Amino acid sequence: MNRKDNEPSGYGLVPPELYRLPALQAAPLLLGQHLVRRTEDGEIRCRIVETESYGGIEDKGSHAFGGRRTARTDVMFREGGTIYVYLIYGMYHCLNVVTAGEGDPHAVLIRAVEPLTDADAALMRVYRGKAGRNPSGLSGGPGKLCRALRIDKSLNGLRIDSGGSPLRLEQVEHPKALDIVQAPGINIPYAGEYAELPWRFYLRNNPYISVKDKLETPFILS
DNA sequence: CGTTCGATTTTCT
DNA sequence: GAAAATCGAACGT
Repeated sequence: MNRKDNEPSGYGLVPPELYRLPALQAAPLLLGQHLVRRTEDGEIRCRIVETESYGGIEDKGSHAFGGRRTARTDVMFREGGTIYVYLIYGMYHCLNVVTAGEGDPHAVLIRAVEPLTDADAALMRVYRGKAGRNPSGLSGGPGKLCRALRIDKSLNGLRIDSGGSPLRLEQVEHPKALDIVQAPGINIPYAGEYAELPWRFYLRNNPYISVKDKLETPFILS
């Protein structure tokens, strides 16, 4: 809840061009944007503070590596702006935003978010239960944030760039004003040489980041 | 503080 | 049948 650091530049949907970019370019641009989740209990607004890029058929860490198109990965091949949700380790969901063009599978994994207001945090704690006491326990991790926002496969394939969607993105902050760190990805050792590439991005010193890099390399948006 | 390990089920080989 | 873009409890130091 560091609103003073970055005054809103005006509410509105994210510029559609962003969803057409390769995931590696889109991932840092999604930082600071607002993820808005609507359920029967109300609307939760939170700020994206960590993302990770999975881009193209040459990325060994990607589910769509080598062009693998299956029932699960099919949504990755759709047009940018599509929501990709999958189940991992039998019990957690992960949320991705598909980017790039149709037939070119790119996705940005949303790894951490922070609630905007105390009211947002309160409802997230209800969804999250006991473990969501401290910031990183509430929504600092892809599985955690999906629980805190009640995100499951029912959202898979929906669009994140429409105002009427139960899950949407809004452009609020100017990404250039953010202090962004670039770091290697997490838990993808099978990706070989790709595992060490800095395809993860997060906001420096943000309390919702659970895994920090030793060398917090600054990433400057051009 | 740190590391290790079990949970649980979809997906693909 | 094995692995998986994870988490949290249970240990050990």
